Amino acid sequence: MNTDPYAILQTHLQSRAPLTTEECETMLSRFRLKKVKRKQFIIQPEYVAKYRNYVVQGALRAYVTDENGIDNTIQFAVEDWWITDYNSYIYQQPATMFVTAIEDSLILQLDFESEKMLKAANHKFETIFRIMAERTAAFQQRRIISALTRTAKERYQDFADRYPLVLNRLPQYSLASYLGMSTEFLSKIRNNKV
Amino acid sequence: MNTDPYAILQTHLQSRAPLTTEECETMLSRFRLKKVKRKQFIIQPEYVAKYRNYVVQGALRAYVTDENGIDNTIQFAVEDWWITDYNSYIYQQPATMFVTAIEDSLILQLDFESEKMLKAANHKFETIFRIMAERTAAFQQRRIISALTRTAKERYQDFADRYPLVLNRLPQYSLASYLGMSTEFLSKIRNNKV
DNA sequence: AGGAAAAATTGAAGTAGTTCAAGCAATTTG
DNA sequence: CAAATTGCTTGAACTACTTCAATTTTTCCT
Repeated sequence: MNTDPYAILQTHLQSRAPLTTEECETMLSRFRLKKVKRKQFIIQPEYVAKYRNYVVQGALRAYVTDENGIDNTIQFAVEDWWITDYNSYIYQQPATMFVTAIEDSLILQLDFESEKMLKAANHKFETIFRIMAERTAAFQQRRIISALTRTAKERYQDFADRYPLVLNRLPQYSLASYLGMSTEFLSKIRNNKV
Repeated sequence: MNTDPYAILQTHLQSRAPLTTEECETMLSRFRLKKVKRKQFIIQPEYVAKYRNYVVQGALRAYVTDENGIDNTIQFAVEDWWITDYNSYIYQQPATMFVTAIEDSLILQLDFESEKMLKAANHKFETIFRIMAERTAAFQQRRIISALTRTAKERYQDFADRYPLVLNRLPQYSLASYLGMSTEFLSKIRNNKV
């Protein structure tokens, strides 16, 4: 099993559209490797999200802070997932989110200008980003349905069933806010106190 | 002002990527015009969503039904918007949603196989669908943030501010479920009984 | 390893929003 | 136009979940 970060990303990209060796080279050369320490921020409100981030190793979370200073987790990302402030990145406008590392992590960053260039240069690259966007949209639609139709307990159970291994890597308070409930209530669900 | 449905769609597509006359022709020829009567369904659970639908005239809504038989509105679409069961369409799997007309409507339908062919045939077409998917994802992320961080009253106010003209075209019960509250509670918000 | 900080747990009190039920208004359809 | 259906309103009772506060457990850091 290969542990070279670029080789891992290459496999990921190849699964979306088959690339020649040269194409792979072109694409991968635009990504830069970055180590992120636990609690370090890679995106902060008011700054434009310059990068789309592929997680090679580790775990990160994106959250917004409401007027009461409460964190609300919008997204998690572990190995083989992507994370950014999507609205900020796509439209290159100031972010509203924080993105921070839950664990020491290793990520591959693609900057917006390079992405733009890649999309324009090669139909296959465009296809890769199109597929990524479609899957993001489909995923989020499922999440919206879950938020609208399920109880707190059901939302937790669904998450636990779908991502059993991710579960124990996430601080409870961050999972609670991701699932739209308080950390106390999630604790009670987990310990059958409801 | 041109009222030819295909001309309207053409303007919409051109705003995403400039197309030659011939390219327009190729793309538009794949859409078929369909009239939908109020209350008529264009997508139903268990059947695969065969089409992506562009609204030329009218209004439609997508909803799921939970185990108690309650409607939960997932999406609205009026003029110049798109609607489908996104998960069903993208993955060509059985739908979980109903999509139905709120008003007598006129839509342009693109079937999945044609879309696939168009994406493969021309880089520009791929770009158009990539942009659509990106915007869908960005829109849905904003909606998730709103659901997690705002009160029922704030969610209603945000919607009313952003879509003042759409507001009076939607049945209240459907807007209530879109915003994640009961129709009674939305009624009270509107009449300042909270 | 040990002290400090962060996170999780628990119960009690509170509340944002739901459910129910009944009446009223508006719209649709024959 | 009348009758029926559908949608909206209102208040009262309820509940799923939050907030608060105190304690315990776990993790972090040198």
